[in-house]
Amino acid sequence: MVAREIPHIVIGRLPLYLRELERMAGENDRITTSSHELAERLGISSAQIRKDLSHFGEFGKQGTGYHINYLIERLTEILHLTDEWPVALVGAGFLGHALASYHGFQRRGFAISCIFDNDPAKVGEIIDGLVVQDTTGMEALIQAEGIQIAILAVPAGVAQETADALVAAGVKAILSYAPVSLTVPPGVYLSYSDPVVQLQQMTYHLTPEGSS
Amino acid sequence: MVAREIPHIVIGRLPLYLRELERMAGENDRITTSSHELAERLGISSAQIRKDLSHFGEFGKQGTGYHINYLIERLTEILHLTDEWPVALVGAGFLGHALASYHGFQRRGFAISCIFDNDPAKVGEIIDGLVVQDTTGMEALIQAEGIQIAILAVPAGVAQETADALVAAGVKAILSYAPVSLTVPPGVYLSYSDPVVQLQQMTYHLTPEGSS
DNA sequence: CAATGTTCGTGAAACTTTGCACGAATGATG
DNA sequence: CATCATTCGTGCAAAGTTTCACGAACATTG
Repeated sequence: MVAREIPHIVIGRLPLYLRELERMAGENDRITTSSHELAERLGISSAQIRKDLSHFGEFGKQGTGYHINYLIERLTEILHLTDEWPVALVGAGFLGHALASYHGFQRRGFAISCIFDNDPAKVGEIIDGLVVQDTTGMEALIQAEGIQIAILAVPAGVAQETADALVAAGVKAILSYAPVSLTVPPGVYLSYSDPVVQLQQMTYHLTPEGSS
Repeated sequence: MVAREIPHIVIGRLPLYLRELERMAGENDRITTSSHELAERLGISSAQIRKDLSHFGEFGKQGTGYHINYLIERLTEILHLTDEWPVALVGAGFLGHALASYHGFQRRGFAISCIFDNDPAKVGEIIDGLVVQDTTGMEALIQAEGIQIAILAVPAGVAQETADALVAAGVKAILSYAPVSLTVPPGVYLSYSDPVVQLQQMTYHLTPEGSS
């Protein structure tokens, strides 16, 4: 079945499937896997995996399961990861440095291709082979390069205006590390990462007690 | 209504409400807000906010809305954020440095109280006033201090074994930046952050085109 | 080559989550 | 102090998501 409008929550799990499959592919002598094994390793139900994948086609074989490399290829296509995406990184503070130096992007479909900061002390600095550029030329450069993805690693106070500038430059997907809710026009995709929010979700379940 | 077993998805939104309320509290002359305003700023529906909050009590007043500071206090209690939580940080690479240097934890209920790494070159280094300790003594120290929360910023290859050690030391909540699925026993809470997974969720909606 | 075991894909059922819409409480206005 | 506007809390309906369970396909075994 190949109907339209796949549930967003399904899309959200595909990268996890892909990640685990790539891990499997790196293990010895692995050719196939099953929805059960994948489910076990991801901590979800096998039916969910089968149903999720069934939105896009029939990738498995009864009695055998899924061919790991074949499924990796299909997921790579579905998620539009066949070519490497250039990514603009905005903010060259500690977090920006960590992201720019992280070598896990390349292998999984992304490459940070430019870094911006508005602090003159940081402009000109070289991080992992890239020169930090001034924010002034950001819009023009992103537009010229046709960059569609940006990572926002700026302080909360300037996050919205920076996001606005990115959108104006043609960016269609933003991953924001700023601890603040942003507004973007329809057609622009937004994802957040705030460690404190994640910790606060967990403390609900914890009981503060016995410290020194 | 104060029934038991609040849906997990509801808990997940409370920190976002809290974050936005604290932002409002910092704005001039703000005393009250409404579910509509909060919803508008967070990009969700006002009914959802009212229903979420109603799981815990009646915090609003018809005609007026919610008293900002009062609601902040209630949410702070609900999420067990009245006292500061000590957090163990494992991994002193680029990301570990960024997290250790991030001053946004303290104000929102957390304090990184120790840093560990197994690399002799990093042990002894001082990051933001804390000495990086060898992983050897990690379990004993975490147990002695009664630390319940850890942030995992180690390579994927050692993430599971590190998580196991943390759990053995009594840690009950782990925020993992390692790009790999982890297994923890029941009663231990786990949250992930993998930028690549988030980017891959967005590229599904994008069309690769026009680059230089 | 029949019997047994494995595993997929999927319709239907069960469950969860969201949104609607309304009564009731409160505040503002003239 | 009556009218009007605002906003909460909530029962119910709608929408979305997960799980169950089964037929069919294939692999394995003796």
